Amino acid sequence: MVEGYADRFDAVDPGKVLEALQTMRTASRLIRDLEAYFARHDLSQLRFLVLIVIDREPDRDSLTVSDIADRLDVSRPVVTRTLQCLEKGGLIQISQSESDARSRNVSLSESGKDTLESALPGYFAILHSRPATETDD
Amino acid sequence: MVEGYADRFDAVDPGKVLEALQTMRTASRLIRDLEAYFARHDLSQLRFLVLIVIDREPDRDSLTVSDIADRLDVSRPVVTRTLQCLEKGGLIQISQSESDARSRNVSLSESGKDTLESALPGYFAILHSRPATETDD
DNA sequence: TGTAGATAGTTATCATGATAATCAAGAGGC
DNA sequence: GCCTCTTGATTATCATGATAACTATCTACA
Repeated sequence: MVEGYADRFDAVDPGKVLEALQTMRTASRLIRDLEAYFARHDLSQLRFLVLIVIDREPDRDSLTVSDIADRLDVSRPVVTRTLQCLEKGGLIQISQSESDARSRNVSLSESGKDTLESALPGYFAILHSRPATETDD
Repeated sequence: MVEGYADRFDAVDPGKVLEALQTMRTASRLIRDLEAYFARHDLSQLRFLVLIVIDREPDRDSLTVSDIADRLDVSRPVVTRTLQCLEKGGLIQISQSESDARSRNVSLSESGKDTLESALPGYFAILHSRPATETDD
């Protein structure tokens, strides 16, 4: 289908266009698979990634809301909402910063660490099984 | 960061995991660029793709709601909502099928064809400029 | 010291994907 | 012909991303 259009635009290389479309399709399937996997663990991709970045932070066992937003490249409101969900589920603990009354420290609870550990192997398995060059279903 | 975890799981090849993560990141940036581009044309990616699949359909100049949903692999309710938006904007025309009273035929208006033509070159340019192997910002 | 501006976080709202439930109409078996 | 099952489409609702606007607090500097 691409070629029908591409013929009309000199600068278009159908191969590159198809490659880009393929990338989007592969990624979309990866994301769908991951969301389905996380749903079975009472998680979502973002909730899982929040647990990861806190767990992986060197030298500290907590991060602020802004830290998390920066590391995951999502907006702060989304982080706020996600943290509310994780806190309700008992996976994280939130405490006031002592040095800055505006700031909050987010750390993993034992339950959060357990949940992360149990979800990790499957997460890697899914990433592992879907190379970028896959030619789709 | 991946390696710190990958060390603990025998079956994990960090290279493949990073490749998958890279695919998702590249795709996510492509999608962001495309949405920004379409927003400047008073479109969204899905609205644009709806125009494309109608335009590219061989032998017919209209598609049903289900046809569009199948070709674009999105749910029917999303197509319904998107068509309502496109119809309000005058880019498509919707008529009742003569053979099946449940079914509706969606075709492009002149304005829809013009909009599609004007958005196509930039669309290909963006796909063209983002190979799947890009190493990100 | 007190006021302006920057920063941390939240709330409100919107866009866009999904699924479940519903409605209307076609299709088949009896 | 009529009841049931399927199918096309829509509505209602939810999840998850975004931005804009707001509150509270901190920082700088006159």
